[in-house]
Amino acid sequence: MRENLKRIRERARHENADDCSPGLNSMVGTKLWQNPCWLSFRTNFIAHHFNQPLYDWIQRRYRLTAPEHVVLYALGLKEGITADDIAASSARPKNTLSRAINSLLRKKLLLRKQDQADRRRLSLYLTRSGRRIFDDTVPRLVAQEQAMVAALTPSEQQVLNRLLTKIILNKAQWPTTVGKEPTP
Amino acid sequence: MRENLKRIRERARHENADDCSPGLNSMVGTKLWQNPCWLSFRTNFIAHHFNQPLYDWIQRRYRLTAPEHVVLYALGLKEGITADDIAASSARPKNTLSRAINSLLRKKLLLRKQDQADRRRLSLYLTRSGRRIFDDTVPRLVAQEQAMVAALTPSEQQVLNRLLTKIILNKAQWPTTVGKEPTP
DNA sequence: CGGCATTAGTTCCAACCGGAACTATGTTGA
DNA sequence: TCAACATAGTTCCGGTTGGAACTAATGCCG
Repeated sequence: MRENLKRIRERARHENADDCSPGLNSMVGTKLWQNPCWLSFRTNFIAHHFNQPLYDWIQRRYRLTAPEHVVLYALGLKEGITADDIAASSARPKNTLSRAINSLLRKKLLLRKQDQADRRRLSLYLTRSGRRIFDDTVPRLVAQEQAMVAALTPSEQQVLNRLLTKIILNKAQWPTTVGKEPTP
Repeated sequence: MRENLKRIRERARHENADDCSPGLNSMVGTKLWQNPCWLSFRTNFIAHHFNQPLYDWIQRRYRLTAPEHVVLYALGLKEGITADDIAASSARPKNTLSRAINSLLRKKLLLRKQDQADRRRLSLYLTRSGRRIFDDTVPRLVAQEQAMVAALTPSEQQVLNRLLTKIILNKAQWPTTVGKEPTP
């Protein structure tokens, strides 16, 4: 409760040595202000601090692994998609998703139907209980995210959304390999 | 080279079914436009597509694992920090960083010095060859990031930077657990 | 048609990861 | 002064991961 002065100073030495907010380790300040890769640090940091507590909670509450939740969430947004669609829109390789899908099938949270036009494709659908979990989680996730963007006004949030979207829509122009000199 | 019509239509069916840009799988469109968690999708997507090619390249070029590069990069920005500082500012748990640090020590890319004031702390420093790798990688990483934000004007980039920073500086107010009802 | 290239999804397996427990050092407060 | 607690870093070890190779179905083009 009551912290003595020495302790406070000690903490300050590590958390607040540079010019950064209370509760942040000073290295965070360095990565914010002395870092030429400003975007990648910020997106990684925010994404991680969203994902970490989220997947902990999903694991405790529903006994679902992170990739399992990725699949469930994608299907909650749009049914009838395939494993490849999920892979293209998420950060997981397709073998990891294959395992997650098969695990969810065993748990009866998913259904799978072969596409008649292309029998390689297996379209995925949520079962009633799969849908129930999705419906139950979404408000929590939204609340979590809302709490994280609370520092911004609604119009700032709109601007942020628009700028990030613009970057993603330009994905076709992104380089796919690092370190290649641009061909002259 | 020349794609026939059927192929193009087929691809369009999967990549462009919704209202999204060419080269993007339609599920990306869904996650952009039909997704109540707009921020977490966008930050995760951008962070992943930055990290993935980057760590592939680091691995091929320098035989460093991702956590090893995290350590090296942090020290490139600020020497004399400890493993805990890196943990607080990165997405890795401290045992993973401990291993990475010990591996970098064996490779003679790091030095470690015990803090005399608090002998639990081990301050870290780059060796000359560690510094050389950092100096060599930074321009590539910056170029990679620049290519990804190229869709934005310089002033849009400034705004984006400012808004993301504002979110991170508010970290003290973020919830640390999901699913807790706010106490009334 | 029929072979070569491509694509959706699965399997294999060595390496890696990270939660939990542990060691060593430092701090607090009675 | 010292028992209890806190903190920096390491170790242990079982489960997960993801690159690479594989199978099956399709598309391409002579």
